[in-house]
Amino acid sequence: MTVVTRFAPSPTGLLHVGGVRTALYSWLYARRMGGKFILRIEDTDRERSTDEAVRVILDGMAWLGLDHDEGPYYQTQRFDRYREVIQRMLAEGTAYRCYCTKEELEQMRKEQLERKEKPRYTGVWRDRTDARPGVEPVIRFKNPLDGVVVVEDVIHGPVTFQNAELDDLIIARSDGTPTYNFCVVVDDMDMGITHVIRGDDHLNNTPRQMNMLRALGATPPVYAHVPMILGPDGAKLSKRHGAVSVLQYQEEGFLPDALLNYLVRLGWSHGDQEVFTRAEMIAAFDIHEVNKAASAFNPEKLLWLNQQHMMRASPGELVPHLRYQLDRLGIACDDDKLLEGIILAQRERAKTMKEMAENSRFFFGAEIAIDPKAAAKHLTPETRGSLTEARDRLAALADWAAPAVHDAVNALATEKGVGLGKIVQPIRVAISGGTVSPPIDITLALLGRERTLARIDAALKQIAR
RNA sequence: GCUCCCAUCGUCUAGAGGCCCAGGACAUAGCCCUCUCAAGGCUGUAACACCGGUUCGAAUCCGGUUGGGAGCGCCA
Repeated sequence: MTVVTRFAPSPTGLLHVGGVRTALYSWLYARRMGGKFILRIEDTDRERSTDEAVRVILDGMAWLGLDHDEGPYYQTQRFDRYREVIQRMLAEGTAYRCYCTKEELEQMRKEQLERKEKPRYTGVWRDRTDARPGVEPVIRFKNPLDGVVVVEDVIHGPVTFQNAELDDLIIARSDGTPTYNFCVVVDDMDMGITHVIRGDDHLNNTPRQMNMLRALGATPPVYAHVPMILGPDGAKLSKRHGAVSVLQYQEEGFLPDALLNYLVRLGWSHGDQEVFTRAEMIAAFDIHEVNKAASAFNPEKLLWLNQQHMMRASPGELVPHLRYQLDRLGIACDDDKLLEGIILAQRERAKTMKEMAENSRFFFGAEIAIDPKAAAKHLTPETRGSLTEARDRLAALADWAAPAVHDAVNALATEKGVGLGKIVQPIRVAISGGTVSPPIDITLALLGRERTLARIDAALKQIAR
């Protein structure tokens, strides 16, 4: 039997890292097993579903490279099918009409709560066949009254529920539209889902879904309920930290592989390995090894991993990412070779591609703004002499490349009997505007002769004033 | 309230009865390297929630306590 998994988000909120991780686990398992991965949008709640949320799901999955083999399916396009199944269940007696009003149900709940009971539908219409004029009925599933249903969960092991704890849930509203738990059941059945991998907030829904599946003559799939992701403070994930749209991670300069790598390690491990390529993840991941406990989202480790991926990727792979970030800063550059050089020079001093772009602004444009504090320290009458000398030696270089620059500044420092820093820092401030940059030889090589000399001249002029 | 789930360093985790006075990673502190900042290397601080059992022996098995979480909608 080939494995079929699915990711079934509802577009009522923006796709965040919690959703992405369950998507990742489903995707990884399908890829690992050579199976199929289906994307399904659970948009039956038309009130709260938004086009924006659907867009984030589609764009986010595409950005992450979590490609689906089927879909996206939309539940709102399958209403005819749901109606058909409901008619069948009514005919077979596994579902029935309930004419209770919302007010009556509300009252029932209130009284049960007062008696410190678990609020649930008592089943008053379960065996009635009459109707109540003036009330549009809902359709309820006829859940077994006794016995148990055991969820053989891949992550949690067997979890037993008493049928007596379960009430008859509504599968169609009084306006005829089907509800979530029912649609999931029909879809999972119709789409041949073999493994349902989802958040463990759904564990409590599972026995009902299994009962419905069995009532329809289907065999329940294998379930894997993965733990939730908490915020850095250990509390529920909120907008404050990780519960932002996945696309925001793109804007912040994270690499898709790094985010995926971070997420796969949250709740799962493979020996002492921390850094995984996509291929390594697919080869090593096993849903059976996922932990049971919730885990807190740690932005610092994500940052570290992102840099690890930046340092391990080939520069060419990162060019589009750097270009995207430069674009956002209003800098256009079509020189791939230059961008690759910048990536090589900058990647061990930036945690994100956004940070890399920001740190690299001085490579572009004619003029730069010099940080007053840096100038006060390094562009002074005292450094003026050596800076002038350095300028002249650089100007005289026949070959404008890192080794030549390196030799020139080293020679000057040796001759003057000073540390290299004394020569290099003024140059660095002059050409970058600040005290921090990649090694000076590499930086100047990338910057080019014209810009370097022009900026040093400008700095010298500033000292003169 | 009821039902279900969960519990190792601050965080992510290793650990499936002796290999553990608990290992790795992030973070953090110190040192080294060094033209700045990083990256890198080395060293350190730091955890089995608690109480009972079972056993020659428990982080590992069992029970309870405590603490977290989820569900209990004509939401998904």
